[in-house]
Amino acid sequence: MTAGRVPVERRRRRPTKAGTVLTEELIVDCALRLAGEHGAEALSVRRLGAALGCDPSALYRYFHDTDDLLLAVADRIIGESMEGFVPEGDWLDGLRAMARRVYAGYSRHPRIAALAAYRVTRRPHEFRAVDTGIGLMLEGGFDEADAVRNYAAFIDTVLGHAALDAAHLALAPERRGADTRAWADAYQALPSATHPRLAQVRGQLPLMGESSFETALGLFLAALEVRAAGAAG
Amino acid sequence: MTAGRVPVERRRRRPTKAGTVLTEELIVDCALRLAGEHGAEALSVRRLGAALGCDPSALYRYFHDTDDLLLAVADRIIGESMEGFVPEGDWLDGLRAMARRVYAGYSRHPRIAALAAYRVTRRPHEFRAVDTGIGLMLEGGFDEADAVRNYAAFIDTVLGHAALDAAHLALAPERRGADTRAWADAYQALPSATHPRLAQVRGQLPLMGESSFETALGLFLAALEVRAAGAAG
DNA sequence: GCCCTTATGTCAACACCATTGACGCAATGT
DNA sequence: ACATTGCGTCAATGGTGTTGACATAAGGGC
Repeated sequence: MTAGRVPVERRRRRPTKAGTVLTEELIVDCALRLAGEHGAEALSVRRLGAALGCDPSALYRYFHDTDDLLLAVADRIIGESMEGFVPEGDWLDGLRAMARRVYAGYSRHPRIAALAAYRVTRRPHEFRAVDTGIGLMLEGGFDEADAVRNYAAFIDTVLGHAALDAAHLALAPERRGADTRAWADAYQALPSATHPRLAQVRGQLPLMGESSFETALGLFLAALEVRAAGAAG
Repeated sequence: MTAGRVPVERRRRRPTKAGTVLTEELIVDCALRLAGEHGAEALSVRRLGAALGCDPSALYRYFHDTDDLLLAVADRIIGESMEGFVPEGDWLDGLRAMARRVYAGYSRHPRIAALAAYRVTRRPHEFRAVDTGIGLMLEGGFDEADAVRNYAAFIDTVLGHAALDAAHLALAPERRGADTRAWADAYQALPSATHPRLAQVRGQLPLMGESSFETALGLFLAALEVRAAGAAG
């Protein structure tokens, strides 16, 4: 009935045919579990309905459409990642810890992350995380505009790497293997006549198959430290 | 017939019902055009077949499956991006120019980029680009392992931002608007009691809606310059 | 110039998918 | 006890990728 998500307090709770009582929370739980166990392709309205023991169309009483559901799941992941986070040490340590938490959180749910990492959830857990992150930038001594700009660059870098690595993890095993092996196979085979630099570093190419998140994070934060010193001094 | 992509030189060329003669190249062209004109959701085997004037299943004679086709399209984008690229200035200028080219290339095809930016195409244009990029790192004075590691971090950062921004551009207009407005609406409305840092920088929040690519790129390259000086000295 | 082989375009079918409108049960407030 | 209505269910629509069997025409050998 295209009514979409019911905003106000829900009153009538009728158990489904299978006996469970649906909740926005329960649905998000189930979606997360389902996507984790069997691929992201298992995350369809139909399978979700089957797993919950209800008719697929029942979900439309709780979420406007699948995108809406996806955002709810993404916000849950942000919440999990940042739960109990209290920055320790200086602002750089705080940012580093936050980056690792967010990255790890999305890595724990690669199938979802690949779809949702780049979205703005506009939901409570995200609000809290952005508040925390911008707070750390302000601690670093940046003015308000730079704090926001730097936070945007920071979180986009983290999310970009998270999405990249998650997408790789989320590939079907056969495909993931092919992508990883590419660096040891296809790239090894290129002749030095046409690809001299590749041939030169041939022995190191398997490094391309590993995550570059920590390298990129280290570089980013080092640059931020320099810039903060400049802003203060 | 599940034969998949025909590897060797194709001999018999039979025109389709509509008279066109299919080619791997022609199909990639058409896919790129189709995804550009009407959303990425328009990029389906059936629509592609319709646009080419052939039966949808004919495409399976040229590509093993849609993922295979996607990689071919992605490689074409890389080729377009790097076409005629000759690094000018020092290695940092070269990396900056390369980053901007790749970012722009994917931005020109956001619907594809959102799907393909994180894949390894294992195809000629990608080989060439990686060879070029690692060459620039070697010019910077890094040893072979660091050159590969830094190139991985570099290209992943660029691709991550490209995918992030592309995914945003690729959203349905109504959804994109909602995501962008979030920073000016939902985030503005949060009370300073619960979200003090957000309230403090309230005026600057719309900056979050803009791309952070240039900021992140600047920071990344600045850090790389410092590290290169350390490696040399 | 014919025939044989085979590459490749076409057809039909399968098993999925998201979404919607009508329907009706049952839980709730009176 | 009743009326209201939230919400779970059903059925249907129009999309998707992929496959196997089939038919046809192109090209090579003679």
